[in-house]
Amino acid sequence: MHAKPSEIAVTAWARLLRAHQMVLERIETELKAAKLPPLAWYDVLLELKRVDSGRLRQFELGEKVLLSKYNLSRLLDRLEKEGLVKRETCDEDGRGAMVSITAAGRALQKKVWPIYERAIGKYFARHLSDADAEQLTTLLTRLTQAE
Amino acid sequence: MHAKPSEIAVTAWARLLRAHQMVLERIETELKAAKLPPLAWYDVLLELKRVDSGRLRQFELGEKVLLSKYNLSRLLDRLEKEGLVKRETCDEDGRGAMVSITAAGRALQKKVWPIYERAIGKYFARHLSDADAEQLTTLLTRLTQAE
DNA sequence: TGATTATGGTTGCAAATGCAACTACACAAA
DNA sequence: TTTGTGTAGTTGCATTTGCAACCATAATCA
Repeated sequence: MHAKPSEIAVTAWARLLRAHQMVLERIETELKAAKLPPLAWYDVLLELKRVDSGRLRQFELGEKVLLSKYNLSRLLDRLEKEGLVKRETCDEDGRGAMVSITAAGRALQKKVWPIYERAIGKYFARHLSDADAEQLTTLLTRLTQAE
Repeated sequence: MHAKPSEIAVTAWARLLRAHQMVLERIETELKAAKLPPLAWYDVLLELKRVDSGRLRQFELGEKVLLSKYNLSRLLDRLEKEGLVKRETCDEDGRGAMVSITAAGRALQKKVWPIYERAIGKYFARHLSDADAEQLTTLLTRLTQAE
Protein backbone atom coordinates (compact mmCIF):
# COMPACT_ATOMS: atom_id res chain seq x y z
CA MET A 1 0.00 0.00 0.00
CA HIS A 2 1.18 3.48 -0.68
CA ALA A 3 0.42 6.43 1.48
CA LYS A 4 -1.15 9.51 0.05
CA PRO A 5 1.59 11.94 -0.86
CA SER A 6 1.80 15.08 1.24
CA GLU A 7 0.79 18.38 -0.26
CA ILE A 8 4.41 19.41 -0.21
CA ALA A 9 5.32 16.41 -2.28
CA VAL A 10 2.58 17.07 -4.80
CA THR A 11 3.82 20.61 -5.19
CA ALA A 12 7.32 19.34 -5.74
CA TRP A 13 6.08 17.02 -8.45
CA ALA A 14 4.18 19.78 -10.17
CA ARG A 15 7.29 21.94 -10.11
CA LEU A 16 9.37 19.14 -11.50
CA LEU A 17 7.01 18.83 -14.42
CA ARG A 18 7.06 22.54 -15.13
CA ALA A 19 10.75 23.06 -14.67
CA HIS A 20 11.50 20.18 -16.96
CA GLN A 21 9.13 21.34 -19.65
CA MET A 22 10.36 24.88 -19.59
CA VAL A 23 14.08 24.22 -19.53
CA LEU A 24 13.94 21.43 -22.06
CA GLU A 25 11.89 23.48 -24.45
CA ARG A 26 14.38 26.32 -24.29
CA ILE A 27 17.32 24.06 -24.82
CA GLU A 28 15.70 22.31 -27.75
CA THR A 29 14.91 25.66 -29.28
CA GLU A 30 18.54 26.63 -28.97
CA LEU A 31 19.64 23.47 -30.73
CA LYS A 32 17.13 23.98 -33.48
CA ALA A 33 18.29 27.52 -33.97
CA ALA A 34 21.77 26.13 -34.51
CA LYS A 35 20.34 23.67 -37.07
CA LEU A 36 21.25 20.76 -34.89
CA PRO A 37 19.23 17.60 -34.42
CA PRO A 38 17.03 17.04 -31.37
CA LEU A 39 18.41 16.03 -28.03
CA ALA A 40 17.42 12.40 -28.41
CA TRP A 41 20.00 12.04 -31.15
CA TYR A 42 22.67 13.48 -28.94
CA ASP A 43 21.64 11.26 -26.11
CA VAL A 44 22.10 8.11 -28.14
CA LEU A 45 25.41 9.21 -29.60
CA LEU A 46 26.71 10.12 -26.18
CA GLU A 47 25.85 6.79 -24.64
CA LEU A 48 27.58 4.99 -27.47
CA LYS A 49 30.62 7.21 -27.33
CA ARG A 50 30.87 6.65 -23.61
CA VAL A 51 31.66 2.98 -23.87
CA ASP A 52 35.16 2.11 -24.97
CA SER A 53 34.08 -0.13 -27.78
CA GLY A 54 31.65 2.43 -29.12
CA ARG A 55 29.14 -0.40 -29.40
CA LEU A 56 26.14 -1.50 -27.40
CA ARG A 57 23.42 -4.02 -27.71
CA GLN A 58 20.32 -2.22 -28.81
CA PHE A 59 18.40 -3.11 -25.69
CA GLU A 60 21.22 -1.89 -23.45
CA LEU A 61 21.17 1.39 -25.28
CA GLY A 62 17.44 1.49 -24.77
CA GLU A 63 17.86 1.08 -21.03
CA LYS A 64 20.33 3.92 -20.88
CA VAL A 65 18.31 6.43 -22.84
CA LEU A 66 14.98 5.27 -21.46
CA LEU A 67 13.31 4.83 -24.79
CA SER A 68 10.69 2.28 -25.62
CA LYS A 69 12.04 -0.34 -27.93
CA TYR A 70 9.95 0.62 -30.92
CA ASN A 71 10.84 4.23 -30.47
CA LEU A 72 14.50 3.40 -30.26
CA SER A 73 14.21 1.14 -33.25
CA ARG A 74 12.99 3.96 -35.39
CA LEU A 75 15.29 6.56 -33.96
CA LEU A 76 18.15 4.27 -34.94
CA ASP A 77 16.68 3.98 -38.41
CA ARG A 78 17.05 7.71 -38.74
CA LEU A 79 20.51 7.85 -37.26
CA GLU A 80 21.63 5.02 -39.46
CA LYS A 81 20.24 6.69 -42.53
CA GLU A 82 22.33 9.72 -41.67
CA GLY A 83 25.37 7.51 -41.24
CA LEU A 84 25.76 8.31 -37.55
CA VAL A 85 25.45 4.78 -36.25
CA LYS A 86 25.66 1.33 -37.73
CA ARG A 87 23.64 -1.75 -36.89
CA GLU A 88 25.25 -5.15 -37.06
CA THR A 89 23.93 -8.56 -36.19
CA CYS A 90 25.04 -9.88 -32.87
CA ASP A 91 27.16 -13.01 -32.85
CA GLU A 92 26.31 -14.15 -29.34
CA ASP A 93 22.59 -13.68 -29.74
CA GLY A 94 20.89 -14.33 -33.01
CA ARG A 95 17.96 -12.13 -32.14
CA GLY A 96 19.97 -9.13 -31.17
CA ALA A 97 21.55 -6.15 -32.85
CA MET A 98 24.75 -4.36 -32.00
CA VAL A 99 24.68 -0.63 -32.50
CA SER A 100 27.97 1.16 -33.01
CA ILE A 101 28.79 4.80 -33.42
CA THR A 102 30.51 5.86 -36.62
CA ALA A 103 33.14 8.53 -37.12
CA ALA A 104 30.43 10.84 -38.37
CA GLY A 105 28.46 10.09 -35.24
CA ARG A 106 31.38 10.99 -33.03
CA ALA A 107 31.92 14.14 -35.02
CA LEU A 108 28.31 15.20 -34.59
CA GLN A 109 28.40 14.53 -30.88
CA LYS A 110 31.48 16.73 -30.60
CA LYS A 111 29.85 19.43 -32.63
CA VAL A 112 26.65 19.51 -30.64
CA TRP A 113 28.18 19.46 -27.20
CA PRO A 114 29.41 23.07 -26.99
CA ILE A 115 26.01 24.39 -27.99
CA TYR A 116 24.22 22.04 -25.66
CA GLU A 117 26.59 22.88 -22.87
CA ARG A 118 26.06 26.58 -23.36
CA ALA A 119 22.33 26.08 -23.29
CA ILE A 120 22.53 24.08 -20.09
CA GLY A 121 24.47 26.96 -18.63
CA LYS A 122 22.02 29.54 -19.82
CA TYR A 123 18.75 27.90 -18.90
CA PHE A 124 19.68 25.63 -16.05
CA ALA A 125 23.04 25.95 -14.37
CA ARG A 126 22.93 29.70 -14.15
CA HIS A 127 20.17 29.48 -11.60
CA LEU A 128 21.95 27.08 -9.30
CA SER A 129 25.09 27.16 -7.22
CA ASP A 130 27.25 24.08 -7.23
CA ALA A 131 25.92 23.21 -3.81
CA ASP A 132 22.39 23.53 -5.15
CA ALA A 133 23.20 21.32 -8.09
CA GLU A 134 24.68 18.72 -5.84
CA GLN A 135 21.62 18.70 -3.67
CA LEU A 136 19.36 18.48 -6.64
CA THR A 137 21.32 15.54 -7.94
CA THR A 138 21.00 13.78 -4.62
CA LEU A 139 17.26 14.28 -4.48
CA LEU A 140 16.63 13.26 -8.06
CA THR A 141 18.84 10.25 -7.82
CA ARG A 142 16.66 8.96 -5.05
CA LEU A 143 13.73 8.95 -7.43
CA THR A 144 15.40 6.75 -9.95
CA GLN A 145 16.66 4.15 -7.52
CA ALA A 146 15.09 0.86 -8.33
CA GLU A 147 11.93 0.07 -6.42
CA MET B 1 27.69 35.74 -22.04
CA HIS B 2 27.00 32.62 -20.10
CA ALA B 3 29.60 30.71 -18.23
CA LYS B 4 30.15 27.08 -18.94
CA PRO B 5 28.13 25.05 -16.49
CA SER B 6 30.08 23.09 -13.93
CA GLU B 7 30.28 19.36 -14.18
CA ILE B 8 28.09 19.12 -11.13
CA ALA B 9 25.43 21.16 -12.83
CA VAL B 10 25.54 19.06 -15.96
CA THR B 11 25.10 15.96 -13.88
CA ALA B 12 22.14 17.53 -12.16
CA TRP B 13 20.57 18.31 -15.51
CA ALA B 14 21.09 14.78 -16.74
CA ARG B 15 19.47 13.45 -13.59
CA LEU B 16 16.56 15.80 -14.00
CA LEU B 17 15.95 14.47 -17.47
CA ARG B 18 16.11 10.87 -16.35
CA ALA B 19 14.07 11.27 -13.21
CA HIS B 20 11.39 13.09 -15.11
CA GLN B 21 11.22 10.53 -17.87
CA MET B 22 11.12 7.63 -15.54
CA VAL B 23 8.57 8.90 -13.07
CA LEU B 24 6.31 10.37 -15.71
CA GLU B 25 6.32 7.20 -17.72
CA ARG B 26 5.32 5.19 -14.70
CA ILE B 27 2.55 7.54 -13.77
CA GLU B 28 1.18 7.64 -17.29
CA THR B 29 1.23 3.88 -17.38
CA GLU B 30 -0.78 3.80 -14.20
CA LEU B 31 -3.38 6.13 -15.66
CA LYS B 32 -3.60 4.11 -18.81
CA ALA B 33 -4.07 0.95 -16.83
CA ALA B 34 -7.04 2.63 -15.17
CA LYS B 35 -8.41 3.54 -18.62
CA LEU B 36 -7.96 7.20 -17.90
CA PRO B 37 -6.84 9.85 -20.37
CA PRO B 38 -3.28 11.17 -20.48
CA LEU B 39 -1.98 13.66 -17.99
CA ALA B 40 -2.26 16.59 -20.37
CA TRP B 41 -6.02 16.31 -20.19
CA TYR B 42 -5.95 16.36 -16.44
CA ASP B 43 -3.62 19.31 -16.48
CA VAL B 44 -5.99 21.41 -18.55
CA LEU B 45 -9.04 20.43 -16.53
CA LEU B 46 -7.28 21.22 -13.30
CA GLU B 47 -6.22 24.68 -14.38
CA LEU B 48 -9.75 25.48 -15.44
CA LYS B 49 -11.23 24.10 -12.28
CA ARG B 50 -8.84 26.14 -10.23
CA VAL B 51 -10.25 29.47 -11.26
CA ASP B 52 -13.54 30.44 -9.69
CA SER B 53 -15.27 31.13 -12.95
CA GLY B 54 -14.14 27.85 -14.44
CA ARG B 55 -13.22 29.82 -17.54
CA LEU B 56 -9.97 31.06 -19.04
CA ARG B 57 -8.86 32.69 -22.20
CA GLN B 58 -7.25 30.09 -24.33
CA PHE B 59 -3.88 31.80 -24.31
CA GLU B 60 -3.93 32.11 -20.52
CA LEU B 61 -4.57 28.43 -20.29
CA GLY B 62 -1.69 27.88 -22.66
CA GLU B 63 0.64 29.82 -20.41
CA LYS B 64 -0.36 27.77 -17.42
CA VAL B 65 0.05 24.37 -18.97
CA LEU B 66 3.05 25.37 -21.06
CA LEU B 67 1.66 24.12 -24.32
CA SER B 68 2.34 25.61 -27.71
CA LYS B 69 -0.73 27.28 -29.08
CA TYR B 70 -1.31 24.84 -31.90
CA ASN B 71 -0.89 21.93 -29.58
CA LEU B 72 -3.33 23.40 -27.13
CA SER B 73 -5.74 24.17 -29.91
CA ARG B 74 -5.93 20.56 -30.90
CA LEU B 75 -5.93 19.23 -27.39
CA LEU B 76 -8.98 21.39 -26.77
CA ASP B 77 -10.58 19.99 -29.90
CA ARG B 78 -10.33 16.57 -28.33
CA LEU B 79 -11.56 17.68 -24.95
CA GLU B 80 -14.42 19.54 -26.51
CA LYS B 81 -15.40 16.54 -28.57
CA GLU B 82 -15.61 14.57 -25.36
CA GLY B 83 -17.75 17.27 -23.79
CA LEU B 84 -15.19 18.10 -21.11
CA VAL B 85 -14.71 21.74 -22.02
CA LYS B 86 -16.60 24.27 -24.08
CA ARG B 87 -15.21 26.99 -26.29
CA GLU B 88 -17.06 30.26 -26.57
CA THR B 89 -16.22 33.42 -28.40
CA CYS B 90 -14.82 36.14 -26.23
CA ASP B 91 -16.88 39.31 -25.93
CA GLU B 92 -14.03 41.63 -25.05
CA ASP B 93 -11.73 40.39 -27.77
CA GLY B 94 -13.07 39.29 -31.10
CA ARG B 95 -10.02 37.18 -31.85
CA GLY B 96 -10.09 35.28 -28.63
CA ALA B 97 -11.74 32.19 -27.28
CA MET B 98 -12.94 31.50 -23.77
CA VAL B 99 -12.53 27.94 -22.61
CA SER B 100 -14.74 26.74 -19.82
CA ILE B 101 -14.88 23.46 -18.00
CA THR B 102 -18.14 21.54 -18.13
CA ALA B 103 -19.76 19.43 -15.44
CA ALA B 104 -18.42 16.37 -17.19
CA GLY B 105 -14.98 17.95 -17.15
CA ARG B 106 -15.18 18.55 -13.43
CA ALA B 107 -16.37 15.02 -12.91
CA LEU B 108 -13.47 13.59 -14.85
CA GLN B 109 -10.97 15.69 -12.95
CA LYS B 110 -12.41 14.40 -9.69
CA LYS B 111 -12.29 10.87 -10.93
CA VAL B 112 -8.70 11.01 -12.10
CA TRP B 113 -7.25 12.70 -9.06
CA PRO B 114 -7.24 9.77 -6.62
CA ILE B 115 -5.46 7.57 -9.12
CA TYR B 116 -3.01 10.27 -10.03
CA GLU B 117 -2.41 11.07 -6.41
CA ARG B 118 -1.73 7.47 -5.60
CA ALA B 119 0.71 7.25 -8.47
CA ILE B 120 2.52 10.36 -7.30
CA GLY B 121 2.82 8.71 -3.94
CA LYS B 122 4.06 5.48 -5.36
CA TYR B 123 6.60 6.70 -7.86
CA PHE B 124 7.64 10.04 -6.48
CA ALA B 125 6.68 11.05 -2.97
CA ARG B 126 7.61 7.74 -1.46
CA HIS B 127 11.25 8.45 -2.11
CA LEU B 128 11.29 11.84 -0.46
CA SER B 129 10.74 13.18 3.01
CA ASP B 130 8.72 16.35 3.34
CA ALA B 131 11.92 18.25 3.95
CA ASP B 132 13.35 16.78 0.77
CA ALA B 133 10.28 17.74 -1.17
CA GLU B 134 10.43 21.24 0.11
CA GLN B 135 14.05 21.57 -0.89
CA LEU B 136 13.34 20.16 -4.29
CA THR B 137 10.55 22.66 -4.76
CA THR B 138 12.85 25.49 -3.84
CA LEU B 139 15.54 24.42 -6.26
CA LEU B 140 13.18 23.79 -9.13
CA THR B 141 11.32 27.01 -8.60
CA ARG B 142 14.54 28.86 -9.16
CA LEU B 143 14.75 27.37 -12.62
CA THR B 144 11.40 28.65 -13.70
CA GLN B 145 11.90 32.19 -12.50
CA ALA B 146 11.60 34.63 -15.35
CA GLU B 147 14.73 35.94 -17.08
C1' DT C 1 13.99 -34.36 -27.56
C1' DG C 2 9.86 -31.39 -28.29
C1' DA C 3 6.62 -27.96 -26.50
C1' DT C 4 6.13 -23.57 -24.11
C1' DT C 5 7.30 -19.33 -22.75
C1' DA C 6 10.30 -15.23 -22.70
C1' DT C 7 13.24 -11.85 -24.99
C1' DG C 8 15.07 -8.71 -28.79
C1' DG C 9 13.66 -6.34 -32.34
C1' DT C 10 10.54 -4.58 -36.32
C1' DT C 11 6.33 -2.90 -38.58
C1' DG C 12 1.33 -1.29 -39.95
C1' DC C 13 -1.72 1.76 -38.67
C1' DA C 14 -3.79 5.38 -35.88
C1' DA C 15 -3.04 9.30 -33.04
C1' DA C 16 -0.27 13.21 -31.57
C1' DT C 17 3.30 16.76 -32.54
C1' DG C 18 5.90 20.47 -34.94
C1' DC C 19 6.31 23.82 -38.39
C1' DA C 20 4.86 27.29 -41.35
C1' DA C 21 1.35 29.50 -43.43
C1' DC C 22 -3.01 31.32 -42.79
C1' DT C 23 -7.43 34.00 -41.05
C1' DA C 24 -9.27 37.33 -38.23
C1' DC C 25 -9.34 40.85 -35.16
C1' DA C 26 -6.87 44.66 -32.24
C1' DC C 27 -4.10 48.51 -31.71
C1' DA C 28 -1.21 52.36 -33.21
C1' DA C 29 0.27 55.96 -36.29
C1' DA C 30 -0.54 59.28 -40.06
C1' DT D 1 -10.07 56.80 -42.77
C1' DT D 2 -6.18 53.92 -44.31
C1' DT D 3 -2.12 51.47 -43.53
C1' DG D 4 0.93 48.80 -40.88
C1' DT D 5 2.12 45.80 -37.11
C1' DG D 6 1.14 42.66 -33.41
C1' DT D 7 -1.67 39.01 -31.19
C1' DA D 8 -5.17 34.98 -30.84
C1' DG D 9 -6.20 31.04 -32.77
C1' DT D 10 -6.60 27.42 -36.59
C1' DT D 11 -5.10 24.28 -40.25
C1' DG D 12 -2.39 21.42 -43.99
C1' DC D 13 1.28 18.69 -44.25
C1' DA D 14 5.26 16.09 -42.77
C1' DT D 15 7.41 13.83 -38.96
C1' DT D 16 7.19 11.38 -34.73
C1' DT D 17 4.95 8.63 -31.34
C1' DG D 18 2.14 4.77 -29.36
C1' DC D 19 -0.10 0.48 -29.60
C1' DA D 20 -0.58 -4.06 -30.87
C1' DA D 21 0.56 -7.56 -33.57
C1' DC D 22 4.24 -9.75 -35.45
C1' DC D 23 8.84 -12.58 -36.57
C1' DA D 24 12.86 -14.80 -35.01
C1' DT D 25 15.79 -16.75 -31.70
C1' DA D 26 16.77 -18.14 -26.74
C1' DA D 27 15.79 -20.27 -22.57
C1' DT D 28 13.07 -23.31 -19.72
C1' DC D 29 11.21 -27.46 -18.64
C1' DA D 30 8.48 -31.83 -19.25
